[in-house]
Amino acid sequence: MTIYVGNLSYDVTQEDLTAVFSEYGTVKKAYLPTDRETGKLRGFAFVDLSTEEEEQQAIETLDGANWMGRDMKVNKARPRERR
DNA sequence: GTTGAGCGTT
Repeated sequence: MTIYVGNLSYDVTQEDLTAVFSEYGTVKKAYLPTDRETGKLRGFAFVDLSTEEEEQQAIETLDGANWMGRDMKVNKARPRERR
């Protein structure tokens, strides 16, 4: 399972994500997509923890939490199919 | 500032 993190500050880095989610489990992957044309961050991210329990815990705890000045959205990610 | 890519037409 992958976690979707939306409404992020554009100052957030992969290191920041990893640091925060590491409090709830082992971060296997932290990905910050950038706009394909402008190269700028898109304001959301994807994080993979090692177990679903950890991810569920991270979602429950971090969803709606104020981080870097923004109330981030955290929930289970959708498959990467849309465009 | 809200769901990742690139290739290239299921």
